Amino acid sequence: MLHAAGLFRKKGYAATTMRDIAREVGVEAASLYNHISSKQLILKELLLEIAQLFTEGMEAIKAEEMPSLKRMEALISLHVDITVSHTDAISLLPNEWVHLEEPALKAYLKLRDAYEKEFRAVLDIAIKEGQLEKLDPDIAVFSILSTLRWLYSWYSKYKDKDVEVLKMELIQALLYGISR
Amino acid sequence: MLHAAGLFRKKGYAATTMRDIAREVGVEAASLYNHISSKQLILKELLLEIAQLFTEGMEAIKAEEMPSLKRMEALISLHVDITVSHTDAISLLPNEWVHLEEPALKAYLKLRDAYEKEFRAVLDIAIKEGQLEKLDPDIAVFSILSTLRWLYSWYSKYKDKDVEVLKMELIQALLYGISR
DNA sequence: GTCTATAAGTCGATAGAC
DNA sequence: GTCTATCGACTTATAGAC
Repeated sequence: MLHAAGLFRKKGYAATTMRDIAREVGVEAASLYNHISSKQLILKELLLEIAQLFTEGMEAIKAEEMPSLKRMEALISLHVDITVSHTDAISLLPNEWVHLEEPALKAYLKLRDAYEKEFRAVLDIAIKEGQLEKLDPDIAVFSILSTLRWLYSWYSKYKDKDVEVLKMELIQALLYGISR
Repeated sequence: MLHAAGLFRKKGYAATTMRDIAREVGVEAASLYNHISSKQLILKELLLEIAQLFTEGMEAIKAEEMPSLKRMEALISLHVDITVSHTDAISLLPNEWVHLEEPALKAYLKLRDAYEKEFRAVLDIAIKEGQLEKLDPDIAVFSILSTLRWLYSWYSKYKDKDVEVLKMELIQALLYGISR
């Protein structure tokens, strides 16, 4: 599973063969089918696990009482935590979900869209409360999510960076950089 | 070529077949080979054309005399212009370049790395001149480039947005949002 | 659990008629 | 230029021996 995530990241799902994965694991391709029933199922489990982590993280943050700006901080921390603990798998989110087949595709998109909607809601409240500069919320949410989505790529180059320092710097750059 | 770019964007290079492209164009797969010698060549031409546009844009901006902060603005405008005029092709830059074969791969990476280095140099000067908040330049360049890289995805949803307004908003969010 | 062998299908690309 | 037909390689996945 972890071997597959690394290969999917490097070459993409479509260009990664079961033989590639088998070579990485150190067995023949046929042997993989004793552990996983199909290549498609590997992709589904990787993507839905990450989507679940984000969904659960969002729910925990919503459940706790705190100012909306602190909530934004917690969301950034959530992205950093998942990126650090699941670097290869999270790299699949921006593009490889297109290779999901139904019904997994619908399930994934439902989780993703719900998450983005709730992320956007938190940001909207922070702007409305006057805690963030009055810039176009579309641009703000797009800019913040873009950076968080590409974090895995950046993190891979600076693996020795302290995670808590990274969180602080991102919070600074993405939030207080644009706070009044 | 434009048909191929759209399909590569939607399904990725590896999962797009010559038969897919032919269907889009309205001919049989074999007929494509009268116009292009291989699928790989389509990818190479799409990616290297975009890389060339960035390289030429950077050179034009470097040639002109202006403050480093104005230079950063010009770079953001360059990304917006190329994104608007080549939306499908630019979507291939973040991931699909991995499917380039040598020697095109080396040529592409050379252009990409040189561009990023020069982008970083402009930002470093702006920070050194005290025109930008003293945040980690690694984080700053990563955050700005992440947003600009994902612009194509965002732009596809807001195609009616005025390009000059979009440039202004991005400059505000990415630069003056973090200026002192 | 592992393996070899192979089925059944798809791929990029070519041959050759028109 | 277009097409039909097809080659040879490669794909996911299975059958069946150990």
